[in-house]
This record gives sequence, structure tokens and C-alpha cells, in this order.
Amino acid sequence: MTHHLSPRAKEATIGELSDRSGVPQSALRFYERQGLISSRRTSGNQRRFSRDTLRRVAFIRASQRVGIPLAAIREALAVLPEGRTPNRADWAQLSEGWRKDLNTHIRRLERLRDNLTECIGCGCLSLDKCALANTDDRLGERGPGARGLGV
Amino acid sequence: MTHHLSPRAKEATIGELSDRSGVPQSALRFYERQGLISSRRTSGNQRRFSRDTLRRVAFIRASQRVGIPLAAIREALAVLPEGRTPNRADWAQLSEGWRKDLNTHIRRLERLRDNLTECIGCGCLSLDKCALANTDDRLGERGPGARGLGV
DNA sequence: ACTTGACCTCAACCGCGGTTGAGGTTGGAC
DNA sequence: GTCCAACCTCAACCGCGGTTGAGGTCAAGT
Repeated sequence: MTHHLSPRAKEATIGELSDRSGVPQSALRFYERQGLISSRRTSGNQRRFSRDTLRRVAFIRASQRVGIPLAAIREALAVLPEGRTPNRADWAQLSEGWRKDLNTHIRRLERLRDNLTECIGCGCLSLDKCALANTDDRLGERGPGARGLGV
Repeated sequence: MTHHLSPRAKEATIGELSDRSGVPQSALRFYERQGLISSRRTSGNQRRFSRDTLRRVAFIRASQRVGIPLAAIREALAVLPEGRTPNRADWAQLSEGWRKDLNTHIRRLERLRDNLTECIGCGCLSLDKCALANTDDRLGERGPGARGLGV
């Protein structure tokens, strides 16, 4: 009873995490640099990821797939607890927020689709009054550089 | 009756086009380099845009807003006639295709939202069988470099 | 004729989301 | 103890969608 099991029993190397998540190692290192995931280091400086990291990575990829920029994903992930392993309630809280964002996003797309149909379909092609041209929603200009805006 | 009006009566300078479309001149030049719009040049090498270019630009921006990459927009615009000024039917054809893409896109988002709710909500957090992790839709990997994939 | 602002090109740079490769260490199996 | 795959860092590069700035020309008004 004195040989105290090391906690790494459930930890994954970067290769394992990559295989399980389908995300390239280079991307995982990149995510770590960006503060989206974190790892413990072995005495030999190798990464060891805790089990819940797989979940985080899945969440990151799923979010990205709908066009959410990494910075926004990082913010969202920040609601997860620091020291403790996130539990179901933590993830539920996270996904609830995401659900709202997704709904907003979906509504925007629907609006655009309807405008497109209406506007071109009706032949109003005068852009001054066209819903297509004057899309009411402001999409945060936020400085120069590429737009990005998460679609 | 002999002073034959010059055709530039309805042409716009880049500044005018920029003002009317709200798109920076730098972006308009960029679009031209990328083959999304085109211009006539004056004897002094200045650009003159035909009237329908305003429409093209509006279309480009609207498309971008929903996350469609410029390359895809260029392809879509290729269905417009070369010599002739595009008429209503041309634009309608274009927008019909877009409407379908938008619908597909919207459905993808809805699916993700529902998966998220179900998956996290139900506590199934085992990623192996999770819809979040194993999103069935293939999103065209197409080579290395940034994903892009138009969201 | 001259000024002034709008236009031109070209090259360099930006943020994003990574990949690639060189050169060096680690660690598990034999 | 030695081997080799798997890991490490760091710097450079990629495509995308542009912006910025230097240095030069054009055209409309006085």
C-alpha cells in the first residue's frame, strides 16, 4: 500500500490524444499555445493530457466547424473550472450558451436566405433599398486585418 | 444629335463604387486581382466600373457574410454572361444556387445544435458514440494549409 | 500654369489557423 | 546498454482576405 499509484494512469500522450481526436499533433500543440487546452509535463518534458482534454478538443472542433473563431472558443471554455475536472453541469452550462449563439447564427442565415429570395426574385435590384445590400446587422468591424467575424 | 454621348456616362470610378458599396478601395482592387470583378481602364489608366459591378459587389459581400470563400464566389459569378449585362434571370439563377447552399448550411447548424443539447444534456459524455465527436458530415479536407472550408 | 485630391502600382505587413522541417531529447522494448 | 519511435522546440512557411504606405501619375478647378 505504500507504492502510491501515480496519477498518470489515465493520462494521454500527445500521440494518443491525436489518434483519439483525429486532430493533428501540430494542431494540439497550437491549441495549447493558444490556451485552449493544457497539459502536465513529465520529468522529460513530454506532455501528458488529462482525460477530459479529449472532450475539450471535441468541443473545440465542433465549434470550429460552425465557424466560431478560436478566440471565442477559448472564452467559452473559460467557464470551465480551473483545478477540478469539469463535471456534467459544467459542460451543460457551456453548451447552453453555445446553443443560444447557434440559434442567433441560424436566424441570421435564415434572414439572409429570405432576403436573397425576395430581393433577387422580385427584381428589386436597386441596391439602395435592397435588403441584401443593407443588411441591418452590424457585424463588429473591430479594427483592421482580416474580417474573421466567425461568419 | 451628332455629339454621341460617351458610354462612360454610367461608369463609376473606384471611389464612387467604394462609397456606394461601403467596400474599401483596397478590397475592390483585391477583388479585381482575384477575378471577381472587372473594369475598363481610361486612357490615363484609371478604373471605370460598369453599373452592374455594384450588384456584383453586393453579392460578393452578402456571400462572404455567410462564410463562403472568395474562390467559391468567383465560381458562382462565372455563370453570369461575359459580354452582356446580366439580367434579372441571370441573377435569379445565381441566387437560386446560393439559396440551396444556405439551406444546407442552416441544416448543418441545426443538427449541431441539437446534437449538442442532446449529447451534453443527456450526460452521454463518452465521445466514442457522441454525435458531437463523430459528426457524420465530411467537410472536404482538401490539402494542407488553413481549413477555410467556408464554415 | 499650378495646385490638390483622387487615382495608380508594388511590396510589405497583418491576424487567423495552422503545417513543415531541422535538429535535438526521451523512454519503452529488447 | 542500445535502439528507435515518439516526443520536444523553434523558426519558417502556407492560404486566405485583405490593409498600409511609399512613391508616382491624372484630371478638374482656379
